[in-house]
Amino acid sequence: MEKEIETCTEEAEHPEVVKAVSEKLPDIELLYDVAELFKVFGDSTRVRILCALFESEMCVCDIASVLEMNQSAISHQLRVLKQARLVKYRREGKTVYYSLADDHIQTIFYQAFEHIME
Amino acid sequence: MEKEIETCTEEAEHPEVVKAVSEKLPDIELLYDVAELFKVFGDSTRVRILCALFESEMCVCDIASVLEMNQSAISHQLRVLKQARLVKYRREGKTVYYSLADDHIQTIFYQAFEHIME
DNA sequence: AATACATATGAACAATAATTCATATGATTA
DNA sequence: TAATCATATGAATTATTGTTCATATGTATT
Repeated sequence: MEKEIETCTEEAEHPEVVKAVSEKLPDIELLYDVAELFKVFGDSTRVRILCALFESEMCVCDIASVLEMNQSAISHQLRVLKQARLVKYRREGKTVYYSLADDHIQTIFYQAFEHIME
Repeated sequence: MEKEIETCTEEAEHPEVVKAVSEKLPDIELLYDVAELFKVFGDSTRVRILCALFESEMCVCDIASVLEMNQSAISHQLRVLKQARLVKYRREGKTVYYSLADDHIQTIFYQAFEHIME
């Protein structure tokens, strides 16, 4: 135990590979945003909400009813989905109706379904 | 304040919508798995590892070098990716080379890129 | 204006997870 | 077999996040 252990950490084993990959790797900002988007998809409550909205627009109350969860929990998650611009909403009197913001979402989900099923 | 506040929670506003959506909603197990998959994608370190592997197979040490993170952190995350069957590996002497387990991953990522860019 | 109802939100709590540190494992070479 | 190196892993720490509870907001109705 006379010396600290040096790991390979900062030393690449194949510098040419490291260089090539580093150059091709997308901007770290973009990759961060990608992770953020997937993070939003990475909760089963939100996944269930989005899948419910694949079928039709719904008010908060009905979503809660479908998922058998309380209104507050749904409202909080809708807020997250709203901030990620995955859902949009319209107000009609006391009721607020939510729907999907765009079609990419379904495409991404179907790819995920396929990945899981195979 | 004589009575507890009753929210709409268990009472649907549009029972027919709730019924129709409930019936069409995919199995909760599947949706849970979808969320689990996205959860794995929902971390920027893992996203960066996967994107690096889009370019070529790499050893742990080189991945750490590209991401400028220490070997232990990368190793832990590769474990997560391995468990999710998103990467595979082969051993060659002391070195372990990781690569993508299948092509769905790139497709899902490109959809996500598109969603973000628009 | 007061009440009722759908939805939103702040605070608190519990659970999960990412990174670091120290060390173990497994393979190579002297 | 002892030393070295790449990788793996357990424990500890810190940060993040989902849900609940209580309450606020906004709209409609009486």
